[in-house]
Amino acid sequence: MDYLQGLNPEQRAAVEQTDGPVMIIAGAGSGKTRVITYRVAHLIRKGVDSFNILVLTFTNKAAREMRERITHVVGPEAKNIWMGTFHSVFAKILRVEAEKIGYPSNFTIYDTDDSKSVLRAIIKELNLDDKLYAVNFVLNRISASKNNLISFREYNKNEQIQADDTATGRGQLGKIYELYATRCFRAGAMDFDDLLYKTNELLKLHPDVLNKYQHKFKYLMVDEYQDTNFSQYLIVKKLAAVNENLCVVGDDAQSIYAFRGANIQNILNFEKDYPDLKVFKLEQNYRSTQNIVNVANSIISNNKEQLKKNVFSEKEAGDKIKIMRAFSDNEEGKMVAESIMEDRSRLGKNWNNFAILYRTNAQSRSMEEALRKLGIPYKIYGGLSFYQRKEIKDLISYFRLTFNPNDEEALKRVINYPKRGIGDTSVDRIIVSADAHQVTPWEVIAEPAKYYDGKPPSTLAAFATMIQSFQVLAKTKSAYESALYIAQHSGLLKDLYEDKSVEGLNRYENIQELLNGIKEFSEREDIEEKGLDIFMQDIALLTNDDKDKDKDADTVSLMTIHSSKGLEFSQVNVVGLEENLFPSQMSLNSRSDLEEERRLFYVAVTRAESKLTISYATSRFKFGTLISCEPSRFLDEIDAKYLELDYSAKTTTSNNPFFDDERKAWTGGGNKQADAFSKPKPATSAPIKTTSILAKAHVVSAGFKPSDTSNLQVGMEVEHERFGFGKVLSLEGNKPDVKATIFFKEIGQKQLLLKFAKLYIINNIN
DNA sequence: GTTCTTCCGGTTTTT
DNA sequence: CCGGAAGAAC
Repeated sequence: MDYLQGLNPEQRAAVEQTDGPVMIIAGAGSGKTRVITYRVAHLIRKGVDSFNILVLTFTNKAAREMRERITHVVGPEAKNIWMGTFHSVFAKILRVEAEKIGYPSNFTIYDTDDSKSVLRAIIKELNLDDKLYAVNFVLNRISASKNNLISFREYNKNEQIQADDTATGRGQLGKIYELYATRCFRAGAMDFDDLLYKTNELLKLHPDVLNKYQHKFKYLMVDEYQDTNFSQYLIVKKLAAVNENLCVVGDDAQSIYAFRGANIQNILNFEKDYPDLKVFKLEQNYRSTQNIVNVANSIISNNKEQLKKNVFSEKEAGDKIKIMRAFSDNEEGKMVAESIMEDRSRLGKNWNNFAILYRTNAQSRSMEEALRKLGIPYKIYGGLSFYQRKEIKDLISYFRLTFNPNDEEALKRVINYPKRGIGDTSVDRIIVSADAHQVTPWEVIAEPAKYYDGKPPSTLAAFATMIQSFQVLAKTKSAYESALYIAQHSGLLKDLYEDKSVEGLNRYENIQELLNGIKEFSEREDIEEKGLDIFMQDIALLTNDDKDKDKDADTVSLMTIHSSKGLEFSQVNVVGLEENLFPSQMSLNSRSDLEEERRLFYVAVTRAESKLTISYATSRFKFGTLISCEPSRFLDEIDAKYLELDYSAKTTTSNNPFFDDERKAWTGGGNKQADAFSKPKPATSAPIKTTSILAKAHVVSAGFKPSDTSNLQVGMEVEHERFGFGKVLSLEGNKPDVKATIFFKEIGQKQLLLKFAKLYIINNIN
């Protein structure tokens, strides 16, 4: 039990409390992973059968790393532990039990793109306004319902929900939900939320199944418990109900997935569910300097909702936190890249000691460019996953169709790619026929004589024969042989090969890479079954870094803050600390959303071990237009005694032809950057009433009424009900159809037809 | 049915 | 700025 020696008393107590309900509140950098690792090792050393342990993690990567570390302590025994993400573990169980709830065991997992595509089709069929029923909104709504275990039947029965939907003019949401659910079911497909929802259904409807897994998983551990949703909470609760050997680990201050349905109450209320619960708090941060920990604490103290804890560091005070201001996003990239360059040679560090963290993936571009210019090696994590690329999804769709021909999304994707003369009209007729006969589109294609209304085109039979030949082949051949055959005989490989453009070449290479991956899988010796169906089983659950080989490469890491959770770096740059970016514009409506953003900032800051640099730009490109930016409110919240301001960048000469001057006009005369992050203060006696910069939508000035715009001229300043204040850049077109190009302060350039636009003319420059 | 053009709208964050 | 969708032309 030598491994217990390296733990502090609290950590050790948590490790040794193996039985009964346990909650470990683990502050950032407090050795959480160590504790989980050793706790599992300790269970095994105490004689618990490794087959009886289930560990649920948040990412595949976390599971993999933990298994490695446990292997170091207990040896090959570690192989037998059930360890993985909620989604992958329960997908595995669902494949075994699928028939019990009416699914085939080779059900498809729809990714978000598939889900959206299904919804788009439904919204179109129902002839609904796709603005009111925006796909993202609808999907979120359905997702939230599933995560709270509300079926479409309950959704439609619930008076409160129906009243809410009707009130916002979205009375058809329930209908969409119903069609979506039935259509996925018909296609033998589950979306991400279904993997949890259907697990709940399975455990509820089949007590024998529940009983089986309750006795299998005698010990349960859940990492990142603060990020679980109701659906996940209930699965855990049910599985643990017999033995109650449940240990959850988390940090309420690092809950950053509420947008995905995570319920921070799960951790805050844990005590109510298990009154004899043992709680351990890990408060000593072993990762960061005191300055960094203090800054993190001062940030999080602005949140109301939190468990009490006192995170502290006994390391040296360390450098102060540097704040850098740039006048543009490109300048910000340059400053960050140069400071990394300098620190590296000054401190003799490797590139992989550095990380750049941002709020949105789009911010990576300016960072990349700057790093490239200086020849700094870097690697971007996240972003568009390999498996989301068009060509990869195309080929995988053929695979999906081979094992589950009812997979409608896969069918629609490849039925006419490469071109084989089955166009939209044919596909529409197939779907109409399928609906009319209550069969799936595939059944129509496979037996057109029976179901197709009218004379089926000969191309259909050829397609059906092709897919059937894939099915026959895949039954006997290895994953690689099948995959290669399908890639060739579907015509996909040839189609890509013939495209000699740069992107075409790239796509071809990506296909080769996928095939290589499958080849490696086929040659693995540690698994019995090597069919393509097995390879396919959890491919929808893989993300980019799950297939990364050269993770040890010496490069600077670029990633979103979300994907940085759980990682640590010696030197960290957090970039883009601007209002409407961080905190995100979407978060400004409610206190709880804003608090989540603040926790996100807390996560970002606590990634740093010894040096933390925070930066913001005063202007930035968004959708190709330059917009002006305010420093983030979060900067104001940090106690200034921990900060060091670096405003060495050239002053704020933006590239915008007129914005800087205008800002002064709008704010009633430029206040001279007096304090650290001076925001243009709303003018008190300025000629124009300014809107709150922090408000999401433009707040109209009192007594707003549109002016007669027939004499509108270039250069005039105007106010628009939704777009706010702007300046007329140009006018074109003739009398009733005059179109004005206006630069709006908050949203950038916009073209408006004067006969529709309601504009108030603020000043007439003539 | 295919291909070319234009227009629109979108950015949180991820399993 | 970029990609997808819708519409027009072939």
